[in-house]
Amino acid sequence: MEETKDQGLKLQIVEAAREVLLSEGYRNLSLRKIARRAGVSATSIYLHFEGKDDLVHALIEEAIARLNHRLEQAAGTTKGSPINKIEALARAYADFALEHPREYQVIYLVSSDEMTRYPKEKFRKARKGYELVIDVLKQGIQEGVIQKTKPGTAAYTFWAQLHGVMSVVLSKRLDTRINQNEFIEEAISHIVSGYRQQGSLEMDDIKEQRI
Amino acid sequence: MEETKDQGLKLQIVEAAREVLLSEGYRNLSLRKIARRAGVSATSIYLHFEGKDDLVHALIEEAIARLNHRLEQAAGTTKGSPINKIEALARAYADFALEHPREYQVIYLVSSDEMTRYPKEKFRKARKGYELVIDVLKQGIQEGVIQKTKPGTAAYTFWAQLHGVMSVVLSKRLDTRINQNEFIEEAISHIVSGYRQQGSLEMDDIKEQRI
DNA sequence: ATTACTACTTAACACTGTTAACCAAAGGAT
DNA sequence: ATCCTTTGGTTAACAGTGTTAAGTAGTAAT
Repeated sequence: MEETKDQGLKLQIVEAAREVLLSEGYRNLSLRKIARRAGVSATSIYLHFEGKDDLVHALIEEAIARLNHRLEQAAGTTKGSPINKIEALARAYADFALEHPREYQVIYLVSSDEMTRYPKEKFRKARKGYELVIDVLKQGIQEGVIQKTKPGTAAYTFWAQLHGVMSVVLSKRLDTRINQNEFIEEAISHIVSGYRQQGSLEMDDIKEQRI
Repeated sequence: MEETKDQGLKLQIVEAAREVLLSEGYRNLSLRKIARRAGVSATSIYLHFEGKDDLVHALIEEAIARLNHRLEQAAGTTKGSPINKIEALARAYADFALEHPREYQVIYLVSSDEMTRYPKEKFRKARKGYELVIDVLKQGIQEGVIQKTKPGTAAYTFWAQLHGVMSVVLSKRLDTRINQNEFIEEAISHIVSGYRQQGSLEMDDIKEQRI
């Protein structure tokens, strides 16, 4: 019953929790199930977490970290115009959501379910992806290819729009007549296009990389 | 215990359900609580609904209807350029979400919680707002002020982006340094700007109507 | 008058998050 | 060597959940 006893049960528990989440979905994520998988009693969870919400917050934190890692990777490998970079970030985001839907959805769980507010200190730690976009935006503004707006606010709207798009994709609310990948690509194109400085056309971004 | 016995309990139950939802939030929406408020036994709900999910679907349907009503209203009263109309729709959407956050959030519940799939026939009935945008987009394309894209897909991305924006606002994930209304206004501006035909500037839309 | 149906109820099941009470092992102090 | 306290876990129990099965009044039909 001991697979990962690093610094105690805590990690083992959140690992078990993630396993249950991925295999059974958030709806069937129960403390007893997690405990069983971790080879421990259900109430033991309360020795390491304040309650279920707290444990879920740990899951969220983890998921955000993974997403951010993915984004940093994309930002690092992409060279060229800020427009290109921002598109790469958007695609990385979309890909993560598509490949790990349940992990992605747990990130935005805090809102729809009225969970205990996600502690803002954890929030701060998780702002890496946000800052990535800010940097790219600043550079783009400097180069004159991106509209002159507050990068802080604009970065937020950027992620928010993307989230909305992936949210309707994952909830399968898309009209069956609409192709999913085409939809995502067009959404990304629109979002990026919304930040582009009017009149500064570049001919390498209306194309489709993904079919 | 009989306040609205129109065609039986069904309406009375969903009404009670909406009351509980609005006053206590989705998380505390339980069948027994609903039943108590409706002055009826908990199991009676199963005479009119397949289960809790089905009842929630009715709530969703209702919420969508209200939102659509609001959108139709906005579309009707706004005259002028398609750009103006599309902005008006966006604002109406945002206002609804701000004024009725719990009702709004229930609409997008289907995804985050892994609920029984929202039946697609109900879905079709609820597409009024979607079609409103399609019409405006078509007209805008014709007038040459909106990018030439498939209106069907574009309409979806439009709503998706808006949803994302309101989703992060309602989940209070916004950075405290960022003003909420300013954020919404800028997001709308970006979204609309993403559909605008490059080079066709109109000088009445970067302004702030809301402070 | 008896049957059948309708609209509802009560009882019960298996499960949930959470709290209280308990317990065994491990040191430390005397 | 014995007592005390702490640490890290346990089992038992509570109130509440969605859901199913069985039962029961009231009404309509024959």
